Amino acid sequence: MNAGSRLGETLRRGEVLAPECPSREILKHVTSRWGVLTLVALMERTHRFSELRRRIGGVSEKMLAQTLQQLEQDGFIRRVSYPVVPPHVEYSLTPLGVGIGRQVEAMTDWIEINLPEILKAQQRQPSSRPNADQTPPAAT
Amino acid sequence: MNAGSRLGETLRRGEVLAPECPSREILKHVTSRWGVLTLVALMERTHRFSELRRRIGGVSEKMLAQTLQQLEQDGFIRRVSYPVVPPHVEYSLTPLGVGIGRQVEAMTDWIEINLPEILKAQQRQPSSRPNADQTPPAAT
DNA sequence: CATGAGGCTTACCTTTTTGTAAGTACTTAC
DNA sequence: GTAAGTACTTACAAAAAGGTAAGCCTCATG
Repeated sequence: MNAGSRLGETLRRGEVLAPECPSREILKHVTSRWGVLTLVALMERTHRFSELRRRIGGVSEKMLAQTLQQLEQDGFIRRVSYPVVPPHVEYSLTPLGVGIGRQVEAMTDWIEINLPEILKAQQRQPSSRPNADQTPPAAT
Repeated sequence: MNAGSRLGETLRRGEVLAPECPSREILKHVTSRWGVLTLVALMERTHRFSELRRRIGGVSEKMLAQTLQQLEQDGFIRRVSYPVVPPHVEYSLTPLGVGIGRQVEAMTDWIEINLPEILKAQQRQPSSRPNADQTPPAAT
């Protein structure tokens, strides 16, 4: 019953390309530096705050907290806090979160798999191009 | 022969989560504010510079040029310049570019399709949470 | 002859993002 | 008694991203 990730014929494509599309905001959260990695980490399993902090290399407490709050606000993440003496808070993906989680993970997986080829392609590029034309003249 | 987007058993997952993983850099280009939209636009068809500028709502010349250069450098975009009198430059995706293009498009499509549900979820969230515990006490 | 199109680059400035360090509160371990 | 773990928040500062406006080159148009 929930919408899958395939295009239905009902989707008018490319609304994201319009400057006022609300998708832009969501996209910003999801594709933010730590948003991507947080979703990937939570695809593995539920984590508590400090576990996530250790799992996601390089993230600061501040940014992790902020990222989690955004994704929770968007309904992607569920936060469960146990009021015990050393605080205990668990973060996990909601069904909606598993949805983009899959997309984001597919993307990062693709990049990891194709890294060698990308690196090769990078080396083929001259890296600077003040004015390099690839092809001979043609009519206007 | 080229690696698809599915996980092979050879992938050690989660290297992106390591701070020094080179994938991080690629990810940054791909998921940048204008990188995503540029890839989506180029999935439709080849565009020239000013067409892209008009297609991608809100992008400035400076940022579009910069984004295109990064993606070209990564081997995702092919730039063909015809040295005719009013300059004519065409941008299109390389086979590698079609690869992440697919992933990125799947992601934006998912967001567009599920936007209504996301918006509903957002409204359910209290939006501020100084200290909201979801569950009763439990033992340490 | 001034203007505009097309594809950029550069300088300069504003906004946003990210990081660092420290603080809070409470309890167990040393 | 003091340090450490847990989950954050806040203030301040540095870095990065983004925007604006102008310039460059050359031909066709009015």
